Amino acid sequence: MIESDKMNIEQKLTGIVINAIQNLYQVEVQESQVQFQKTKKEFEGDITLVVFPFVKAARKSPEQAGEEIGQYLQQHEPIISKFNVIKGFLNLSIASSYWIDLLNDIQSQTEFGTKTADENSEMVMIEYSSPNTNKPLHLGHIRNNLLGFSLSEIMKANGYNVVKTNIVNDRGIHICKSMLAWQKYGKGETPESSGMKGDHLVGKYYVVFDKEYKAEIKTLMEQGQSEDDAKKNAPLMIEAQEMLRKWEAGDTEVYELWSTMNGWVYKGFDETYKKLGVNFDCIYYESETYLLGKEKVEEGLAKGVLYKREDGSVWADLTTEGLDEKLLLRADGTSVYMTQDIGTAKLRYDNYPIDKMVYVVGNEQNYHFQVLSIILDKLGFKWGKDLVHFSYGMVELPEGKMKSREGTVVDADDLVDEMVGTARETSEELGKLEGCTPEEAGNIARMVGLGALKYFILKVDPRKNMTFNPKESIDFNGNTGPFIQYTHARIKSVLRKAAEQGIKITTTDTACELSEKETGLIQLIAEFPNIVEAAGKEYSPSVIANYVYELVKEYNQFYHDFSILKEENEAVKNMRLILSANTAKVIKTGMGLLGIDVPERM
RNA sequence: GGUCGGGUAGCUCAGCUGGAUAGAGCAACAGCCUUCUAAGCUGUGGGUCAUGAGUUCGAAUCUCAUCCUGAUCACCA
Repeated sequence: MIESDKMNIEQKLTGIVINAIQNLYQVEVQESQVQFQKTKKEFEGDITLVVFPFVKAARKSPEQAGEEIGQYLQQHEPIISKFNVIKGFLNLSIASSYWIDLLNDIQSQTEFGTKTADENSEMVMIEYSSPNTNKPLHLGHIRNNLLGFSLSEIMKANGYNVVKTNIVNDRGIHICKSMLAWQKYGKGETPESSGMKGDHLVGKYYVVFDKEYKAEIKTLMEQGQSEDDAKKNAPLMIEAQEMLRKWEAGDTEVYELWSTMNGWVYKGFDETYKKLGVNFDCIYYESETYLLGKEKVEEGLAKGVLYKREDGSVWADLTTEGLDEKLLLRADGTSVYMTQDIGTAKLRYDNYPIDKMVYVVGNEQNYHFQVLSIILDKLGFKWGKDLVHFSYGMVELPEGKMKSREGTVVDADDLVDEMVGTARETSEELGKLEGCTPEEAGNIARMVGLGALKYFILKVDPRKNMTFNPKESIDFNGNTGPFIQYTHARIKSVLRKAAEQGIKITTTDTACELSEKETGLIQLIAEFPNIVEAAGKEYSPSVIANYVYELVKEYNQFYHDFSILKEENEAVKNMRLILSANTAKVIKTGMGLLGIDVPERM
């Protein structure tokens, strides 16, 4: 196969058009001036050239110029079979042979739509999830995890060497709160004794702490203290802070309790991650990195990039960048959040030859990452300046924001279970799982339930705040994961039946004339590798999701139209199968980039 | 108040490196076992693309201003 044959139709035509214009009007044409778009449904043709950019050079009306260019292309390029001009738009029809070759080519590719990484590929590290260990994961984490994982898959498909990482916030006052409450009120309860998942158990005591703490505050206020004083003076808070001090001093007893309870939490998290289908190549813990930043800060001081105030605190002056000054070390020498991130960055850089770093973190930290980028750059990290903060919006409920105090937090485990449960019920009601082994049935329910959840979240532009509507997400109609999965399963069923009848679906050189419907569908399929590239640049799973949905819609319509026609000549039948096979391939690839499984049957 | 997002159909969202009459789904209404599997398909109605100006052959898309809305502006993480 010649390289140029694999080229996308737009790229190919761009060169051809540049040539044509130069020959026709003797002017230089920039590639950027050549703009194509898919021909609108109501017009004849496959692809449309916008001729406005050339009318000046041609010194003709848009219609005339379009006509001339069209004539020229049709005469000189066998790939163009027909054309028509409407206003300044030149609609081109592409020869069927081109499409047929393209389908055969796609069919023969085992890794359609992906580039493989090699030793020369850039290495990108993607940080996502970043949980606290004092409570279980919730809906917001789900968005984070799904985005992070999907992003990794997309970048992998774009030929990057991807390292997925997770930074676990396993230390600090919040963990001590859980520990203290467990110690005081837990009566030795363990995940085993209570039958609770470890992260949920620890989360339970975090809530207990909050409740008891509030009671103490109330009492103190009744005794005449101000709210601020009461918050500071509540015995529970004092004890928790004392615990944190002990932890930092390495107190054996506290440290052991901390290890035990974190152990419970990790076991719980692992289960949730597994359920969601996400994973990591390396995990960092803040307890191991929170002290490391100091070294780099000292280095920055020596280099004169940072400065020390009279009280001994260390700052970065970012006023020349239009930002404020930022504290990096407190007067007592202890580190802050920013310092930790510097330390983690250093450790990572020591461990991996990173070219590019991506942080999947909510948009409430936009400022933090803006600052981090500048500071890392000043401190000499080569990827600091170009680090990507993959920022995403909050997930809200139809009733409003999630508030942990008001108990409106949607727990990740509960949600996944509910989705899978609903998928199972619906399947059973519809009799879809008859003839399946219980294992198969369970698998399908899991794929569909998770597919619904994942697709619902990923199809929305990450930057936007989104509303998660549990009811709507388990509605399997419309632009949803299950709808796409269903189409895939149906296609697979067609292909199975064809195979049973011994129909070969690899020969496409029948000289069948393709209708507009068909070429539209092939175009969608052919565009896919470029969509991957585009999404890689924009880091957006939503692009993939909406693209796949478009394809599925088109496919269903195409199939519907053909069924009405009932024209069952061999060429038509064959073309239908070829298109089905290719469509299934694209759906699987696309959904794979979103981390969504597609069942063979459902 | 400063900085950074967002404002597109009743609802949830696409479209944004400027291109043709603004696109889906949900909801509403009307039809369909016509396909491979009705988790489906077809059709109808539904819009001042927040507002106003500018840039040009052309603006939902770019620029500026205004309004609404979210985030952030900690020696919290």
